[in-house]
Amino acid sequence: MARKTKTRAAQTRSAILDAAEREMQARGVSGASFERIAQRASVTRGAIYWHFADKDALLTAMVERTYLPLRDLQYSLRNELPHQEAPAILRAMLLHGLERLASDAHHRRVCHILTHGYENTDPDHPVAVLMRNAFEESRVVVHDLCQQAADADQLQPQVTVDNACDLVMAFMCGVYSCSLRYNELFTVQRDWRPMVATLLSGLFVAGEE
Amino acid sequence: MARKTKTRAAQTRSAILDAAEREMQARGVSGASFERIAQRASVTRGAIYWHFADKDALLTAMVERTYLPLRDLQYSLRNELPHQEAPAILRAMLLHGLERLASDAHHRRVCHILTHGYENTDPDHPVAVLMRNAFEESRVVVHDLCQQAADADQLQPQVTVDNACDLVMAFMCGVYSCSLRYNELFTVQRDWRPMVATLLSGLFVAGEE
DNA sequence: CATGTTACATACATACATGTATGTATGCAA
DNA sequence: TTGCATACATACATGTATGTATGTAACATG
Repeated sequence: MARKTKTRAAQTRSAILDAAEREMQARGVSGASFERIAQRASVTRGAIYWHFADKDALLTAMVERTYLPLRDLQYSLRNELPHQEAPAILRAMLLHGLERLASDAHHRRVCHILTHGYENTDPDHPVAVLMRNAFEESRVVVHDLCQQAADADQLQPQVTVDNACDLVMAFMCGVYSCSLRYNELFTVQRDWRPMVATLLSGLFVAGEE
Repeated sequence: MARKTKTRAAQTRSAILDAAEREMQARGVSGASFERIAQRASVTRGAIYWHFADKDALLTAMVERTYLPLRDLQYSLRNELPHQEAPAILRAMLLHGLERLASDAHHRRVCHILTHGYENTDPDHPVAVLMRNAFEESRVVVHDLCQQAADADQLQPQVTVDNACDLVMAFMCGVYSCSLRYNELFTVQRDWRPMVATLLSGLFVAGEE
């Protein structure tokens, strides 16, 4: 074979990313060899090295492919619901995140790899930096919303902004962790509204639902 | 060198486990080689292969060394507080788990390895089975307590036993995940009582604290 | 005190995964 | 149509982890 057109090359790149997703989900990041990824994508290792410098670059591209859309949505959601009160916005954000995890197979696969198939050892690793930034940014958004609720006297008594924020973060991280690992015991394909309502009822005074 | 006494051999075994803990925390399970573990323990790879068949056996021994005490405590806690009401027992259990994670460095290291330094790919892997059993057993305990609360009419309206149980499980898993990964952003060394109280106030009607 | 077993150390054989160097056929531009 | 850059495939060189086989010195036992 030889050179294909640019669109064809993009297809190859995409096929490699798809194959890497499945292979890394099956064997973990360190266990997924370029050889098997190449076989899955029906190319050779040469093709992978042409598109990606090494495994780190491949992983980074994988994460960015599914992750960037999420960031957009975080902000657009705040812009689309500007007149809602903070608790309602927070509720919509949580439900949207859970809904995406339940319905977007690509996103679920990448999240599964990052949470249970990736040995996060070096905090300066590009992928670790991506994940940390995502966590920090989400935390800032949640914290802002909790602060807005506090300013509007919508927090339950005894509840601080920091505690409300951390409780929400822990809940979301926990749902990701549990459902991605034990989806039969802790399925993500469910109606999350009751549980989110219960969680938020411990935090905010205004009525939900 | 040569053969030491039995107690001396036990010391060697323990030193290997300690070294493996630190090496795996630093480089991940798959990145930790027997060579570096041996160097850290001031022995050779031969010593490791004498005590453990392979890396799986080493990891399993590491997990069992810190994990078995936890199981004991789950049950002893229920026996020591038999006259308390279910929400109070649940509260004590959560706080005890969080306190242990904050104060027991060995336990924290092993949990860190399992949650962020271990590629959990094969569900039949002995370590994966250990983790799954721990999750299921914890879930059963939490579920029972929620059921007891429901039988005593202590659940908030609209809250089901299953949702209460899963919310608690997600919270705990989330705290483990967040604090083990980002302890500066989400520290585990804090007074957890307010946050646990907030969480449980969304679930149960009786007064806490 | 002679011997078998224990608790390791040493040496080697094997298997992969990685990275790179090189080959090559095709699309495209001049 | 030539020529160059692209998009791969192929081949090789290297490093590194694993497992096993063997050596060996001390301990325990009779």
